[in-house]
Amino acid sequence: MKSSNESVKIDGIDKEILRFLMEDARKPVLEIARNIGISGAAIHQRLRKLEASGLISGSKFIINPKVLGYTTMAYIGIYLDKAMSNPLAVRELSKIPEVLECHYTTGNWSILIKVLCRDNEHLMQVLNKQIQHIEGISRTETFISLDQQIDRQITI
Amino acid sequence: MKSSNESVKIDGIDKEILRFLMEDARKPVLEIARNIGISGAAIHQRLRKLEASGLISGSKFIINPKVLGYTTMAYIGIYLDKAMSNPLAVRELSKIPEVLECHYTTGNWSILIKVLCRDNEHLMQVLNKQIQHIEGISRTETFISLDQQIDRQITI
DNA sequence: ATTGAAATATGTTCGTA
DNA sequence: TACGAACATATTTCAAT
Repeated sequence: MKSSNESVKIDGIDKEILRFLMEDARKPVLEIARNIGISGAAIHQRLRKLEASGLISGSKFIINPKVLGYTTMAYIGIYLDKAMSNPLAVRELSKIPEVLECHYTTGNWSILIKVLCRDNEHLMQVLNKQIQHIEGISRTETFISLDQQIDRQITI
Repeated sequence: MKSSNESVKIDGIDKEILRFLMEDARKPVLEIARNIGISGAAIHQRLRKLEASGLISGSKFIINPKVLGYTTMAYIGIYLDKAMSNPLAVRELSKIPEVLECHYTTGNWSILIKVLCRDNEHLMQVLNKQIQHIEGISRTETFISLDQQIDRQITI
């Protein structure tokens, strides 16, 4: 994989291929080939190159958590005690399956996390019985996402 | 798709299938079949059912933005003027490709967005020349993600 | 719900341009 | 880099259980 200060060069055909697959990872290569007018073998070869460059980091099925009854998403800003080693807190947070993201951040908080819960009561349980119990976590600020309006990847 | 207060029932085999495909959307169904010991046709049928239930909302290739030189991720809390209609602000925000997520939130802000930029200077440009120019946006608070430690989907 | 088999479509490799 | 042909796999459908 390329280092972060050395951008990979991709041309228009690479972009077309990527745009198709970012929309639908299971779109057949041959279908893409017919769409953009080059052979399947050529696309295959380009994909191998793109994978080798590290630009493609994999593919995922996307699950709709609402269908499983998970309807409450929230961001939580976390203040850590000065004495607390951040990696330890992160390790504890990663054991909580409701925690989907965790960022070290500039600004007020040490850490910003995203959590996904079934409902507000479940969120309260996760906060009071799990997150607040982690050593070094003193105070938290919770922002419930009432509605997510935009959710996308980088524009290629 | 099921309504949000009526959870879909999935059994252990569904979970196994989903776990494989959430890891790698292009994993062949037949390979999964060999792994969990049922026929490909059975998995095919279960996947059709899961899609019909709305639990699977699609699949995506995951792009590593760092390889394209996008290394600065930030969350921005946005205060909107009372007079401002939120949907208008969201429509303007969605025109900015650097804005990857947008949530209506409880708490201090009206809106919380996630942006991805090449570097701090690019972030500053997006803030000062695009976001701050949107009508109704009075003040913003920026939290730069120094490092993302957790990034995952719901645990099935 | 699951199976195996048949038909169709796709993935993959390779020699050549 | 791209191509087409050849081969290996996978997807999809279906009758039967």
